[in-house]
Amino acid sequence: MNRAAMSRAKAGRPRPASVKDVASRAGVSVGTVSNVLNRPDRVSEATRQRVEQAMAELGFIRNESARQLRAGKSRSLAYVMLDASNPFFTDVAMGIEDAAARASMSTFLCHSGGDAARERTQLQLLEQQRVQGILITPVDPGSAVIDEIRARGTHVVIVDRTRQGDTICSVSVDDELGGRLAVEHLIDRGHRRVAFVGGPHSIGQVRDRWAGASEAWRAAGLPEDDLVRLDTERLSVDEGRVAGQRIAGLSTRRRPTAAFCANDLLALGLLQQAVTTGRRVPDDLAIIGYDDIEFAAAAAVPLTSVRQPRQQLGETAARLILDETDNPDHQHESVVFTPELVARRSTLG
Amino acid sequence: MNRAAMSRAKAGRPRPASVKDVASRAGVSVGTVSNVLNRPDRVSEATRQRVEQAMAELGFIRNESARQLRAGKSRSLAYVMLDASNPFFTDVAMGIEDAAARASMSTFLCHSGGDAARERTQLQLLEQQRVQGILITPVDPGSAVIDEIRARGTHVVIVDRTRQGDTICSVSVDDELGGRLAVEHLIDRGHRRVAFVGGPHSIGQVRDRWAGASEAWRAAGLPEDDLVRLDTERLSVDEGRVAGQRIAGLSTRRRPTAAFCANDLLALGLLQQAVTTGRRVPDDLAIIGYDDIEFAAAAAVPLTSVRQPRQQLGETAARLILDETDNPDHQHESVVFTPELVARRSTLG
DNA sequence: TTGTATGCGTTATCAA
DNA sequence: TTGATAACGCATACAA
Repeated sequence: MNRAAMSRAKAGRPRPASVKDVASRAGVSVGTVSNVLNRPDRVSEATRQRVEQAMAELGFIRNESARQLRAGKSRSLAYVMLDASNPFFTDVAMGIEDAAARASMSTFLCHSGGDAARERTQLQLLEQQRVQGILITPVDPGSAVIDEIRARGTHVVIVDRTRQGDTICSVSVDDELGGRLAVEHLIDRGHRRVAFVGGPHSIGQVRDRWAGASEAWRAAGLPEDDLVRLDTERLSVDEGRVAGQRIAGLSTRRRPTAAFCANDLLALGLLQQAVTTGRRVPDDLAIIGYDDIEFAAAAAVPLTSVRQPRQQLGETAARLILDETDNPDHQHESVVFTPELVARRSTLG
Repeated sequence: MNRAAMSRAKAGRPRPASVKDVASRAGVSVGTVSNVLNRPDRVSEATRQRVEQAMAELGFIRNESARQLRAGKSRSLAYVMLDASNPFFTDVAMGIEDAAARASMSTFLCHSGGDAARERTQLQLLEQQRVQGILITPVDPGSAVIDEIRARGTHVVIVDRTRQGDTICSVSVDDELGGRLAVEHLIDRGHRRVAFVGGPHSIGQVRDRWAGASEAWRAAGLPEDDLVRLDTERLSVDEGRVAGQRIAGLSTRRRPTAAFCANDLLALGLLQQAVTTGRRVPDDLAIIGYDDIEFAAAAAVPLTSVRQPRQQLGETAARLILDETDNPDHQHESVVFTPELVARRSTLG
């Protein structure tokens, strides 16, 4: 029983074939095997075939750790998602993965679940992996951890969030514009008393959408008090239901005729609460969401929503980080996409 | 200008500090630094502190590739998702990640999107990373690639699918039972003409749910023709809408009073199509889905669905693969969970 | 308690 | 065209 077989019997896991094994089987040196892998042109046809045959027979698989150790850097990116259960982020992730794959980079997907401690752990792991770059939708875009990582040499691009200054690449969507579009649409449809449902306002997104909303409201010359801010604890379906109850509890005089929700999850919760308590959407309450996730269009009353170019967001983020790693003259860029209103029955009737 | 600074100026990326750098800064040998990291008890308090200080000052981050190369194996798992846009799979993924993190393993998330070629690429990448184990919801559970990977020494656990024989670990849910539960529920509610919406039937899941459905139908002594099979191209919201149109197009005599959909996406699409064309759910058409994703409960008419223990599925899969890697006496196990009917308004009225 | 030396698998340099 | 060898960063066996 040879050494490999012994270790197999003991550990139950055969030691994978290395270039050395391939070399000895093909009767060549390791350098030649490496050349077959990396510069096949430098190798004669005959030896190349022998080496390739040996690789096939042994089931040779390149050891990425060793390559990476030797190269001093990896060939992989990572995306740290804020919330994997929100289809918005999975779409962004797919955009990133596609673009990375085209550049023959592999992508690690992680998610923080909005938990700063977990985020830190994930980032630490990724740094240990020496990933080329980290794409992240951070719990707190201002966090110092991000700068520390960059100071240690790992490139970072912020996704769907922004940061003051031009010291870091980011891709985001103009949330103020999105908020404006939503509220202008409601005003156009004749609504003069509107609720803004969203929170916590510590989230930049929520703040910006609210800012856009109130700006549109002011610009239309409507009384400030008639744009009612309903704060939520999270951007979830549950909280949307709660908001629905709160709206229902308002006196007829104070009750809004339309609600603009800071994301689609809230809107779906609100929609459900409204419909199941017998209110008609949009006649009794018009609803507009944000993100235009697939389920927005799939709702019983298809949801008007503000669409963000999700896939494109991901692709651009990947492009930016690849430029940052490859291009010595890289300039940091903050790409801001333009959202688009998708009007459906929940506001059109 | 020293070497590190030069490379920094040229590449824009500082070379990360290594154990050697830490050692020289702390005035000790690399062995001691390594001991501080791995067996701190063997090191005197004073030197330990000096080393730790040096690490902090240099921003030392362990190089996982080097550790892995040395150790001969990695400390990471991977889950290859079939469809990242289906909340069911993201929930499974979170279960896996949690369990892995508890065992201080990191998890790579990938997704094949149902594309066999892409799946192969992902698996190749993961093999190159020498991950300890691969959890996968395969495009084709019978595929030989899986066996090849295992033959080369990487452990594999199949998630939410099964395979003949006991040669591989798997976790799944009893889909036949799920199908039975759904149809029994509809029969209990008085339905005597029911549609089964799902496809393609090349998916084991779909087959099993259909099998359970027809078994329940037969067991109730109902005429075979009155359980109508409506095949779909995919398990998507779109296809659910199409199915809705097909149901609406049937003559009153042949039209089912209830539909059992092979997953919630189909059910949501069907629900929407029904509601927007003025049919009442469940009075005109009762609907039951499968998976009980969050959006099932959030639908305008909350959806009755067959719930699968998603998180638990993931946790168990992680447990199995950890056992397979750690325990020399590991026995392959096929864990089958029991689904549960969650009755809501879409069938109760 | 600490230091020295070796090897993991790969790639690149240099010599043959 | 091919072969021998050093180096990447870390962990360990062994020596001091």
